[in-house]
Formats: sequence, C-alpha cells, structure tokens
Amino acid sequence: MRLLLVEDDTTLVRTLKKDLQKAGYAVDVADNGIDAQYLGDENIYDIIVLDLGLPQRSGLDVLKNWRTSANTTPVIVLTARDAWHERVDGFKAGADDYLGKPFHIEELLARISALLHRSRQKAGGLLQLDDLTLDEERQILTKADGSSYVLTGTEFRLLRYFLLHPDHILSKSTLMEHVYEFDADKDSNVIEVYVKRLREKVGKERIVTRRGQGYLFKGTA
Amino acid sequence: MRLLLVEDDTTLVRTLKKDLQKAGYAVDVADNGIDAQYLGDENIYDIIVLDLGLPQRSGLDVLKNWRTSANTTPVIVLTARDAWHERVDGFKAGADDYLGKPFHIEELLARISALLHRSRQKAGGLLQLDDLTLDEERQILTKADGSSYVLTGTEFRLLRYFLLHPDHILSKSTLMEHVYEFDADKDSNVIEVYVKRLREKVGKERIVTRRGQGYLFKGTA
DNA sequence: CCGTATTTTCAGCCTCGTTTCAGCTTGGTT
DNA sequence: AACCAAGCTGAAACGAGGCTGAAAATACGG
Repeated sequence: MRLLLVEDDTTLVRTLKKDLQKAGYAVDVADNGIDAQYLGDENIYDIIVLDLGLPQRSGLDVLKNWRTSANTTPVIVLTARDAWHERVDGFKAGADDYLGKPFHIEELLARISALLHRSRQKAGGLLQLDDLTLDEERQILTKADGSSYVLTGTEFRLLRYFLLHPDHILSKSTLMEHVYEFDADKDSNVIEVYVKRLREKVGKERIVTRRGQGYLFKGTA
Repeated sequence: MRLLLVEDDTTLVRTLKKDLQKAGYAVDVADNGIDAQYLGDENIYDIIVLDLGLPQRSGLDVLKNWRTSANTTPVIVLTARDAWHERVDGFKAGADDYLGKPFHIEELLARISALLHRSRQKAGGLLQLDDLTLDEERQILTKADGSSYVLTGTEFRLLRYFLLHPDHILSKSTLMEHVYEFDADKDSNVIEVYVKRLREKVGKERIVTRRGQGYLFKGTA
C-alpha cells in the first residue's frame, strides 16, 4: 500500500510517517501544494492524506485538480477541528473523508483502512464461457468479435442455464423446469423455438441436438 | 434514495427527518435497537444514519450484526463529540463514517452525499453523467447543450437514483422502494408516469425499457 | 382559506415478447 | 428405400406489460 502524505508541519510529518510505516504503508511526503499536485498526478497511490493548509497552493485546489483530471484515488483531508464549513467544501471538492486536527493516530489508521477496504469491493455479475460473455446485470450477451445482443427474459434465462451447465445433456423437460417457475404444459415446443433464437445469437454449432435426449451446449468452441 | 434514521431523541428526529426529506430522501425512522436491527435487515436502504446510544440494543451491536450478515449498506454513525475511542470502535464494527454531535445539518448532508457517491468517486453536490448534471441542492438538471430544468421532488429522487445506478436494470418495484417511504402500493403506474416525464427532460433514448424486467438508464450516451 | 403546483389515478391504445401452429427437414429403424 | 418420430422454422395470434393524455386528488405557499 503506497500512501502520499501531504503536510507541511515537519514535526508532525516525522511522527506520522513513522506511525504509518509501522502500520505497513509505503509513505511518500509532499510539504507543499506544487509537489503534492505533481506526485498525486502520478496516480500510483492507494490513498492520500491531505492537509488543507499548505504553502504555494491550497490543498482544496490541488484536490479539485486531481478530481477534474479523473484521478479517483481515495483522499482523507485534514482540517482544523470544528471548521465544519471547510469540511463541507472538502467533500464538495471530492474528498472521501476528513479528520479534524488534532487527532489520535489510531483514528487516522482506522479511517485509512476503512477507505481502502471500501474501494476494494467491486462487482462481478459476468458469466463467461470461451468467447461468450453474459452480463447478468444488463442481460446482454457479448461475443469476442465485439457483437452484442440484448436478450429477452426467456432467452436470458435459457442461456444462463446453458452457460452454467456446459457439456451436459439437458433434456427439454429439464430446461422447461429451470426456465419457467412452474413446469407448464408438456405439450409445447417453446424450448425448441428459443433454442433456435439462441442459436442465431451464440452460433449454430454451439448448441448440439441429441435427438431423443436433449441439447448440449458446447464449452470448448 | 431510501434512508434509515436510527435515533431515539424524538425532537431531534423531527427536525432531522424534515431536513432529510427536503433534501430528497425517503426517510424511515427507528427509535430503538430492535426495530433498527429488523429494518436494516430488509437491506433496502441506500444509507443508514445510526446513533450509538439506543434503548434496548446498543447501536454498535446492531451494526455488527448487520455486517456479519453481509449487509454492506453504508452507515454513518452519530457519536458524542470527542469520544474518539467510540469512533474507532465504530469503524471496527464496520461504520463507513461518523459525525460528532452536535452537528450542522449541512455537514450531515455532505457526508451522506459523499458516501452515496463514493462508488462513483465524484465530487459531492453535483451528480454528473456524460452530458447531464444534477445539482443536488437546487434540484436542477442541466444539460450540456445549456438547457436546464427545475425538477419536482419525485422527478428529482427518481433521476438521482438513476444517475447513481446507471447501466443497471432497475425494476419498477425497486424504484418504488427507493423513491418512496414505507408504503408499497402494489398496483400503480406512478413510476411509468415519472419515467415518461423524465424522458421528456433527459432525452427519450436515455432511459431504455426492458419489458418485463424494468428500466435501464444508459451511462454511455 | 384559496389558488397553484404536484402527485396519483385511470382508461384506452400500442408494443413486443411469448406461444402456438402448420408445414418442412432430419435421422434412425426396419 | 420407406416410414415415422423428433426436431426445425417462419409466420401469425395472443396477451401481458408499457405508454400516454387528461382528469381527479392531494399537498403546499401565502
């Protein structure tokens, strides 16, 4: 974890840096706005601790510049205690958190770890098989060649079931059961119809018919 | 945005609730730990404001329970000012932020907005997506072409939810839950009506209907 | 309390995903 | 090769779900 500490009070920096290093962070320090701007632009930090009162360029400006250049590194702002308007400004400028001075090092560490934890969580929701990618969130099928299709509800449910059970023979009645909530009348060829529609999208060869037994979705293209 | 306010001081609740509603949040209130636990478990809130000093069950316990049951709803904890150990405990229990009492409503609003935006890593106050900019304080929508619209309360809440969840299929019932408080009038087409009104403002193509599943607000115009 | 803005309801219309169906093709069996 | 069952396919019918304009109900500011 690489951390940028932007602070001009040299005695504070000395103790802070030591504590942060002890907690396992690689710490770089900037003691003025210009350096901070430059270092932050590198975009290599996992987190930035930023004091607002800086020589040469205000911390708020630095932060705004980072944000407008699409730098999304989590930033904790240090402010004077009880300067609540400063904090509101900080949030508007894109800060992720702030801490009023003076503070206890434990509190800073807790906030840093909370922020890091926070930015680490991301979404999945992609079902992939060879050249096929099914976006479960959007119900969109994308192929490696770049083409993509918006699926209807039934198409989506059927394809998802195929993707989750590749290389298995799936009978029409099995598919019925899994695509529909309650197995509907057995005398219908809906599955056949939807298999045809899927074939048009995933490629005809992809779904093999096993006459009398069911279908097989090939996993190895 | 649906918000759960957990606070037992009834006079504070009254003013807070009003302010939060004015800012466009659908506010549910719990005034004790048991109710809070139960409501939070519903997992439908976009954000929770939690006072630690509660009758019946400590706020810290409630929070821990939520977290161990994999509920990741952002939580802002309210603590007595300068009780920094309480705050560190709060972070360890899984709080995302805290605020010392007494506080200014603007600061709470700024923190809520920051937390809601955090996944998008945007500066607070303005919610932006491509050519659309939503001023959260004035509830005004501005487009890149210079046109701007004053939104009504419901329009604003719906649009904000869309902007915070672009490219996701949002069902009508989901939208219902997040735009309105408790009630859940099952058969009503209010959402359809407001989608129509929003479409007139953001552009018809922007909101795609996925028949049978919901709506999708396109992020890449 | 009145006038205005906003929200909600409602009914008719339209759209498009689903299902059906009839005719055709394929493959296995004798 | 002839036959038949199983599967394929295009088009059409159906109907749930979505859209819309206006009116009715409700909230709000003065």
